[in-house]
Amino acid sequence: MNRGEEDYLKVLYELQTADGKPVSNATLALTLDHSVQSVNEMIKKLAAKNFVVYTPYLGTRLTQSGTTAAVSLLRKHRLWEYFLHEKLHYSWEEIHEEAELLEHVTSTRLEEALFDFLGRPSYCPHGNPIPTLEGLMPQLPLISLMEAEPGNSYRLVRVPDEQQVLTYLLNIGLALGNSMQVVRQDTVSDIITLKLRHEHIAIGFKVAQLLYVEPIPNKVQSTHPDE
Amino acid sequence: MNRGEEDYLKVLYELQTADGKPVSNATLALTLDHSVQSVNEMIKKLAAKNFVVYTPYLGTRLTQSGTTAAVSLLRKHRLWEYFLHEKLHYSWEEIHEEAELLEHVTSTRLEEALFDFLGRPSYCPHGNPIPTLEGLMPQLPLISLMEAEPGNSYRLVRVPDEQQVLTYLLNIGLALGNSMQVVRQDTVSDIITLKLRHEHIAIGFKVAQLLYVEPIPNKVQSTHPDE
DNA sequence: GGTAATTATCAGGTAAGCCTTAACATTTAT
DNA sequence: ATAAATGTTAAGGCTTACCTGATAATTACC
Repeated sequence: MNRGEEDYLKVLYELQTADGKPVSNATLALTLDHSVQSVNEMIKKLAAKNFVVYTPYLGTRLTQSGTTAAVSLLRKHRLWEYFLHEKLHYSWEEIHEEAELLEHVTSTRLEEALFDFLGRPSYCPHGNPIPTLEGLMPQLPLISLMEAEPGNSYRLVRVPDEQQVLTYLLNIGLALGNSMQVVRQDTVSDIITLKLRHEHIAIGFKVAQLLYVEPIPNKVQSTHPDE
Repeated sequence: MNRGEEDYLKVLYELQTADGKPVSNATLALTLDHSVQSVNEMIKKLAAKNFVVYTPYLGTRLTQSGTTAAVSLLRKHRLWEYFLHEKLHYSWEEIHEEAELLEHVTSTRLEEALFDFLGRPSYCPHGNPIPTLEGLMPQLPLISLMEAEPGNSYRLVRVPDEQQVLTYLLNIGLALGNSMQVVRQDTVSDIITLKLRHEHIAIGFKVAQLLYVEPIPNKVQSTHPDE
């Protein structure tokens, strides 16, 4: 498998777990920024190799083997992110791009050795779970910030691995591991107000949906940089 | 620059520093296991990009910019080898192949961070010097095992980064850092006899040429596994 | 149930990086 | 000085992964 094919599998995995439905060539083309024709060709190649099942006018879904490959990539990606952040002191927003390259040249041997070296971590620096070697993806019952109740306190434990959002969070001073209190949720302006380090900050619903938190005892307000 | 071009530069660098002369397309083709025609095309591409100067019937030599690129790759390669060996406990013979892949996806940023993380090492696990960030290649006045004098003792400090040789050394029980005494050099059978851990072992001239040693006080016979 | 919108596919094209075959140029060695 | 050896290059082909434009199949909706 090469870079191109691997990218298809990764995108398929993300889109598929996002809404469970088969992915259309059009969606794939849009996500990968390729023409539909290219997608069509590549999907057929992947289908021939048994990584996906493609049904015209319905969409593509990963087979068992395709899912395994995608999860393996995700695992390698997150292990490298962990390495870059924890060992090389890369910042949060820098790690994604490097990991994107490294994951494609990582053998199973290397993956395992890295995993051990890093102390068998369960979560990448963004708080996303690292799949097990067997390909199982641990799922924590996390609460989206959208579901958090005003008055209660939470710790930010998971953010999406997207450059744009990460930079935004950095700018407003919100970091993984930070504790905050939800002040109010305003459904008119679509804004959630948080109290972070004794200051009020506002977060739009669009971003809030992507942030996951865990509840913490009500009085704790301090910040745990977690680094 | 991509994988293919980078491999050309690396091979050019190795061949060129081996004997200082411009490299013929035929030699390159042999080394890279490509056709001469492919080499011809690629060399022209590299010349157009100013990485090499190519003179028909004379050969190719790296320009300043080509040399810089090649040395940078060598540096990345050796840093990864160091990482794999020291941190992930890969064995001697395993590291080359993985490093070969990793070096091509290593940014300057990553290279520097890795260098610091590893404690700014000067030598890769095979004993080969790691070039500086500025592209300088430290040169130690090492003695080839061929030049070692019978009766004297030496420590093995440098071996070539070649799978075949490494496996051979492993088989005969000779490891980097080992101390040994040169017993005799037989120019009829082209064999050097060493005393290693109280046992005599024989090494052909062909391999002996590739091994570098440093002299140690005469009575020391113990082995320093160095790992 | 027919038409519009969506989705898929056919035909043909490009660039990179490899290939073979065969002709041609230059160097070298006798 | 010339033949043999060596090196170069032109011509044409292949595969991969991308592209555009045009056409066909399917689905959605009024």
